[in-house]
Amino acid sequence: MSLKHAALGLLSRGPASGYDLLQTFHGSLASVWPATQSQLYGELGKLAEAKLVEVVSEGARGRKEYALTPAGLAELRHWLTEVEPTTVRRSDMLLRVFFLNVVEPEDAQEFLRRRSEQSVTYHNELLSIQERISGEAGPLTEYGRLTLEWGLRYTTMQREWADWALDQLAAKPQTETETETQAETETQVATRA
Amino acid sequence: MSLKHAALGLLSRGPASGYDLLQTFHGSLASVWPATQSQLYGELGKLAEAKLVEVVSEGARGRKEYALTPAGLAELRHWLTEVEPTTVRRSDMLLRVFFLNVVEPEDAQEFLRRRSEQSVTYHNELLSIQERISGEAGPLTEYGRLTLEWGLRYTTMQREWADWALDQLAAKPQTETETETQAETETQVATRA
DNA sequence: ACAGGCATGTAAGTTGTTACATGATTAT
DNA sequence: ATAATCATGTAACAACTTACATGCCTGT
Repeated sequence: MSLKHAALGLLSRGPASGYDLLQTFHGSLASVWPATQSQLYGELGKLAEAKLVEVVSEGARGRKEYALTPAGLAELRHWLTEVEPTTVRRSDMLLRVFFLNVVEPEDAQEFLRRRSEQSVTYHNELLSIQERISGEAGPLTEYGRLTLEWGLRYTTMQREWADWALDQLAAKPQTETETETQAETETQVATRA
Repeated sequence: MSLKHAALGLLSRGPASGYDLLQTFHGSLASVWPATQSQLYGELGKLAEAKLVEVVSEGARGRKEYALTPAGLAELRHWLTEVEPTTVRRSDMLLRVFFLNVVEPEDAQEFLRRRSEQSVTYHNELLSIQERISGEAGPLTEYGRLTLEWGLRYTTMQREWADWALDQLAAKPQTETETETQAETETQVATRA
């Protein structure tokens, strides 16, 4: 249900068209709540029908400018303060870690090394974004800075974790690849169930 | 596409029924890649049709035991080593932070305080899980421990971030709520675009 | 007898992705 | 002219959620 609230949130900053909002979804919201064009136009239609937003003007090329209605603002505030954020987060990265015993130890190490490198890369990208917006003031970017800091801390954490995990693997190097012998694997599962 | 690989991964530990796998999805995989019963049975059907798994025995109450085929193991290894994990992660928590200027500063603070508390709670849950499995040996849980450590570091990071963010808000306490005056908000957006 | 756990399946609805399709306006 | 950008819409499909539906087996 959050694309809805992302759209309401962006419109709380002032009227905008679907096309305008899309730039933001591909820009500053890209790593928080990305959306496709197809999805957004559909959602704006539903929001208009529900009277949470309304078309305030129609411009060239069929451009429709939407604005938040009082009901929309109320819904946004309700969501912000009274609806608990989701806690569970799917991660296909961690899912892979779960099954890393299926591949050769060298491949597992390679996997973790790439996670470490990738975290550094992404961290640096965030740093350059931070540098770019450091000059811009304004209370609207105020809270945006908090999400950026979250990203910086997240990528740092992940790099440290990946490096730590590599150490762990190095500490016990003689664990041979599992599932080489299916029979043995089965009994191990039995004891865990 | 990852429910597929989660199922293949679990079956790499030995044959199991849909019901068996479901316990794991609700248990140790619950915070990494949860799945519902409905979804899982459907997926197992598809995997069987694609010859990545096969029914190896049928037991009481219509129980069907599935096992990984060689093709299934190959697909699992391919996914583990050659397919890049997804980097973007939707977070309705961070999405809320983005729009926190819409509510009163006290509500924003309350929001962050709850994130801090929740991180502590979840961290402690992970600690008790860690304590519970600390006795159990076996290379199968080896990599599972890495995901647990990730969770511990993640919850620590989030608590520290939330506390830091609260400090930031305290540092500049006189920022009044935005969107009180729509007109003003609009001009601010214009300068950002 | 009956409660609780075992075991599977289907249907309806929402959300999200990719691709197709169309056309207007602006700047070079 | 024509390329880039502006601007919206639709169709098909995949992934996920909630609810409905059924029935068997085991222990008390």
